[in-house]
Amino acid sequence: MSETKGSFTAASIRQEAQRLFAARGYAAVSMREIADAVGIRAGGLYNHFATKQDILRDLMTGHLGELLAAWDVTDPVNDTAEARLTAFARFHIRFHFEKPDAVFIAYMELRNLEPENFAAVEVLRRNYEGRLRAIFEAGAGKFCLEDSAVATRAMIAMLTGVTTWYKPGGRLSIDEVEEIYINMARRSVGLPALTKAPDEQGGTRHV
Amino acid sequence: MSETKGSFTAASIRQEAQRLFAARGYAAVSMREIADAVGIRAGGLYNHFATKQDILRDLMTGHLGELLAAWDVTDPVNDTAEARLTAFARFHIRFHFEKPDAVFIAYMELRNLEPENFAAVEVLRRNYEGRLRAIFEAGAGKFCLEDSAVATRAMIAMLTGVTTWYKPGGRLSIDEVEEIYINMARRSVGLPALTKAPDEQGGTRHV
DNA sequence: GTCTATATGGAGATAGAC
DNA sequence: GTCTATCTCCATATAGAC
Repeated sequence: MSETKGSFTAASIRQEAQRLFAARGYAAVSMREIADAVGIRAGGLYNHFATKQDILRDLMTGHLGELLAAWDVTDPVNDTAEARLTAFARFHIRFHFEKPDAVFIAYMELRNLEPENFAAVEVLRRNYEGRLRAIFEAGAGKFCLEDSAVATRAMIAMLTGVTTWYKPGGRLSIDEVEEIYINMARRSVGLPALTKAPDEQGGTRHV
Repeated sequence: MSETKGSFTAASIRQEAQRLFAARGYAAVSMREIADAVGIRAGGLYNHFATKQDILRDLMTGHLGELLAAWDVTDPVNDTAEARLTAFARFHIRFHFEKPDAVFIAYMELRNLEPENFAAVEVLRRNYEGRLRAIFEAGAGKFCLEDSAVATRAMIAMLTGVTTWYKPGGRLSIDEVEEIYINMARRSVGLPALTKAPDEQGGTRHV
């Protein structure tokens, strides 16, 4: 059966495949490795996913669907465009901190998707981009930018990049890194950095 | 012989491997495919590279070495930090437009490097990051940023991202995209967008 | 330096017992 | 739903003729 969605084993396959794909890449991970991690034999995987490709597609569409849904319930739609932009940047960074494996796969494994699956994933990815672009367009005149489509891609690339280097336990806390990225994102479209409450330390400074 | 550096065949292997690795990924490309693209049999590859891994290492260290060397002859070291930052952003974008395959491999195939090769590549990558960080630190007080190491990574991620979507022949020319990215990079660290000569069109505007 | 031929291993996927 | 066993194919890499 392809994708028996409810079962515990299917969830375990998703989890272990996600971990392995993120660590070493889809093409480099074998079905036997996934099965070993789950604790079954390779043949057993095929009770849940018809092909290895189906696992990848399931992970990517599932992740991007969750990302979109999570933003749509976070977006302060009745607030100012400036506030919505800040909320978007904060949401994007936090989501990426919380689900680094899913995020990594979503942008590293696009080329391993078969054409039909790639098209489906692209729709979701473009929808997410569209959410940010809509904020830029809703705030026309409030931002300083040359092109909303390019600014969208540039900003998402910048924010997503945090996953490639940040590891907990380093010099900076997650909250500190988040603040820095939000301020860079805001400044990149002409907004001032966020100001902090007077009793806090470590606000924006000139170096 | 591992890596007969001067031969025409070795150069052709590098070129075809780079194209194939960029398009479909190191793990998904076979030595037979590379050989076919070069016009020899698979066994003949081993006269030039001892292993498939050696081809990848050669491509990545070669690219990063070129990137560093090219920047070091471009850097206007005696100019202001602001001018050097703008020069860096422009250089980075142009280099990435000109060598998209090499760039793509350099940041997508890190996890397919064996530990020793990964370490060597990381040294080069960190050196390049260090060039930008040094500009931020040389211009202390002129930029508005919270942390030079984080700003370096965020800015490079933003600039590099252009390779993931830009295709010639679209709505915007390379020069237009370059200008937009440079302005976003400048604003992200507190600098004003570049002003254009009065007779030119399409300068920074508010949308 | 390239060829043909091959060694050796592992890949994705399937069949059928339980 | 998982198992064992296996099919078929292709991977990296090597040996030795030319």
